[in-house]
Amino acid sequence: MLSQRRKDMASQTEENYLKALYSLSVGKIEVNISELSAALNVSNPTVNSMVKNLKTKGLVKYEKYKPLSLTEKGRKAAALIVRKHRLTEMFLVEKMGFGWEEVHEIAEQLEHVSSSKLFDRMDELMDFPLVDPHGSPIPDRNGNISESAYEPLSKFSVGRKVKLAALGHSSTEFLKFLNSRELSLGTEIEIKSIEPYDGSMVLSYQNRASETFTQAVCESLLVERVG
Amino acid sequence: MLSQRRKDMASQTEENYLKALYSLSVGKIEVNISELSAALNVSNPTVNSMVKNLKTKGLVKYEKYKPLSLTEKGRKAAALIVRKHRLTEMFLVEKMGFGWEEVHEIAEQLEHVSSSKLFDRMDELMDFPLVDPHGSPIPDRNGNISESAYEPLSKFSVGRKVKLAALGHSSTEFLKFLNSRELSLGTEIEIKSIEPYDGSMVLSYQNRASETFTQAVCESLLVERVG
DNA sequence: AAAATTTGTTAGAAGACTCTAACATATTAG
DNA sequence: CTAATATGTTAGAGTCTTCTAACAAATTTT
Repeated sequence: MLSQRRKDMASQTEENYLKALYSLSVGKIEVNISELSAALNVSNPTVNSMVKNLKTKGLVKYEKYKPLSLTEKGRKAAALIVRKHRLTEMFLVEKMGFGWEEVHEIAEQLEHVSSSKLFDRMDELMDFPLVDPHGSPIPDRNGNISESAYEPLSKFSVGRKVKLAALGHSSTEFLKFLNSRELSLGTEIEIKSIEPYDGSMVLSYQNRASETFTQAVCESLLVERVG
Repeated sequence: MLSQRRKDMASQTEENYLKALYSLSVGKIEVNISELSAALNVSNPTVNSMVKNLKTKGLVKYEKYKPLSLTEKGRKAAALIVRKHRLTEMFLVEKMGFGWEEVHEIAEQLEHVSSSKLFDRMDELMDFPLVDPHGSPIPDRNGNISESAYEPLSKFSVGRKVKLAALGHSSTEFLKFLNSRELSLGTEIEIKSIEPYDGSMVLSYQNRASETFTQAVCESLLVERVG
């Protein structure tokens, strides 16, 4: 028997649009068609027609030539997909021994599994983690999320001691780069100096007395103050 | 970024056709178009065109108006999907606390995840199980499977002591029925009597001194001799 | 063997998701 | 403010998977 989705459910494709829209909406309300096509690697007309479709399903707000945004229903649907994604990532790392740089691709596929029981069970087995392996918060069963108040390392000054709490993005390349510098979540860091010319920072942490990171990298290292 | 399958890989739909064909091929070589449409709950013309497609991909052998069969390539591809399915079922039961009647639906979706690393990791964490929660053998990484030599309980005579080793099929209803009779894999069973009229059997096992099962049920209980 | 039934095939169409080409509107630069 | 650029829309088409209706071949029944 070919297992087919219940027709009141979003297709995998629709779920991917919602999720992308949700990510792009962080920190702002409205999103361009073009931003969405870039994020999904799909043409503008394709997004245009999908957006019309999602509008008829009450998942997005949209008027011709205007930017779009998620409705409350769409926001919740997206948050629940993100929940599945992040619980999966955490489960793969915590319970199955994967590295934080390996889990995104797998979670991209697993997040579309419909059984919420599977994900609630992961949640339970991990004792209800608050964040995923990259420090991003995990939405609860109702799609509510606690926005983290972490700040980019680049905002701090010399002498400041901080703890790495989350990442601004988690591309495989970035994660491998952090692995190569032995930098992981929870690591305490001290800012030794800042190069005024390009904003790069010299940091000290654990076994590493003096590691230099570009400003771009430091903007993606989200930290909290220590001491 | 919309995650798309590599184009040399079978689509989820194609995978479902291969898997169905594989299941229907157990104990015989050739399969009818109609059997396949019934198994997949899809019309004959749909199967017909998909079979042509799978033929061009070298996965099935087929001539107009003749029955079909898997090529070696198709057989292996199918076995690897079955591997993913059965490892997932076992993992859900062994490592995540699901009941054997809950795991089929979830595994139907998970089996299409492309990462073989995920499934090899499950395999490792379970210490390489040979069978799934319903006693069906798990194909190895090369798609090879050890055909089980278990026989249906219905073939044995009064007085015989056997051990429940596997199930002929594992529909949710059947599994719930077995749960209600406290019958699980590994249980030792003695045949107390057989009703000549309808072939139903009275069995004794564990706490149950005398439970009656229809012939149909006994044909789906695969056992090995004990003592 | 002819008739009835079952099984398989072809043709044509529809829905979901995608594209390119061409056109329309909005925004930015001069 | 007009021109240039960026962004958004429409039209038309293609692939994948599915369907129904109509027909063809094979099998079974009588």
